[in-house]
Amino acid sequence: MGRAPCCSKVGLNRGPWTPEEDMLLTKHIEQHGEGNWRALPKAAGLLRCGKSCRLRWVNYLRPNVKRGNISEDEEDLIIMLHALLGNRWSLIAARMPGRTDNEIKNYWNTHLSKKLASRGLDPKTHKPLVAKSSPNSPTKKGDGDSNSPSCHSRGDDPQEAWETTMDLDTSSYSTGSCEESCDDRDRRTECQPPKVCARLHRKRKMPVLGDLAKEKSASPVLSAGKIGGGATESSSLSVGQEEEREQDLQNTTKFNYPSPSSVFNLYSPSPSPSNSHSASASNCDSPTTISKSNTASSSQDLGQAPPLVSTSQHTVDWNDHEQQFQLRSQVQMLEFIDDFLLRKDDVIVAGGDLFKEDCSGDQFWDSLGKIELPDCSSVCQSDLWDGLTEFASNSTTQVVPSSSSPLPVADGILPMIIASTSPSNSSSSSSSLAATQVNFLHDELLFC
DNA sequence: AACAAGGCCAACCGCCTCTGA
DNA sequence: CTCAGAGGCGGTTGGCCTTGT
Repeated sequence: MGRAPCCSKVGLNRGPWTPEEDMLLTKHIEQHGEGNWRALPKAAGLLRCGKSCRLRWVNYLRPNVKRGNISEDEEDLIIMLHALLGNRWSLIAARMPGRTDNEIKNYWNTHLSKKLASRGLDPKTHKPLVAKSSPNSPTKKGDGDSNSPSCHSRGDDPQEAWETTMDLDTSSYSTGSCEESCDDRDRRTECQPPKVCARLHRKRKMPVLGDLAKEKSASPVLSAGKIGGGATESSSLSVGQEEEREQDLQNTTKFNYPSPSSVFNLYSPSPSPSNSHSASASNCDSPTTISKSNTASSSQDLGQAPPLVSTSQHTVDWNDHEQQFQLRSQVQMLEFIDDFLLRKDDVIVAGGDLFKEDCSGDQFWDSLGKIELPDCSSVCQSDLWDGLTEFASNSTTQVVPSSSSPLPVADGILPMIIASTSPSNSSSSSSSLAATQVNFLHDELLFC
């Protein structure tokens, strides 16, 4: 706390960037790449703070940055992702190729929050504005407004966030009841907060997958606390909490997402001429080995999640609660795998026992030989499959569907084997098979 | 035409986590 | 284990632009 600014402000330019500065920065990064922002200004001959350079590059100068003209589909996606993720603009931006967190944040604050308000929804909570007087609404001591569940300060206890979201009344999101689907035990469990394998957090404290999943599953309205906020695990709820949770689970399934097309089409990158593999891969009945395309992944260069695609063949009746629920699961699954791919280092840590090479990041993924995904017959799995396929198309990875998992497939568990075989062209000297099993047990994501 | 008010958005600020020494 | 640096994030600011009077 109270740390000095990243650089002395004395003698540094501030305010809008000039074309000359832009040119210097772009030229320097083109020659030397990103990174070492503190040293960059001096090296590039800029009288700017390193952070300022980074921001200018990330938000404006970086290639492939789309500016303006946010479509209605993108608006829908932002709204949905905001409902899922809260004010985590960077996470939202990571799922919208070409868009920056700053732009999305600005767009939200200037357009979408008003749009939601005009629909009678609280932009922070996505709750109906008139529902405040509901007996179930959070009327904790003092002003409830400033303690809106979705805007608690960063670093709050996730458990508290979870408990807070319990109170949300999302019933008016529903166009109808879905109690039948909620009565289904398996489905209901999907809404429950996940347990997280502690092993994942051996190195990083960030309970990334778990908390994100917990928050996602807790409610369509997410707390806006930072991911790496605090304690990782506590699945022991009091009786009252259990009841509240049960209520929330039911409410959760009533949430209406934007139309599938608007959501999932946007997961895919803009139509690329040579992306035909995704369509074929979506057909799980005809397992196909996806060839390595080995195209440079610009999205990874940008630090974004590999864009996920979905099957355009899926026709989902938006008024069908059953399908809505599946879609919700899809979103969660996609989020899971998305985050899984994003947290490459975590995977290495989690699989440290298995992957013995002292390599990290891209090296690890370069060494991935193939991904096996058994039984991708359901909608959720096939979208998961598509995500993996898309990922594979941007890396030197083969994706091979397999109906014969070497691991037991229990009811409700979708095991995914991420097997690492060192390809011949890898710098890794290891040729041993390293495998990490990722079990999707409802909302539980376990690295075993 | 002039001014005020509000909107928009690039840039800044402060805090956080991660990482390596 | 501690500490400091680096990078990253979300909230906020302030100047420019547009619209209304």
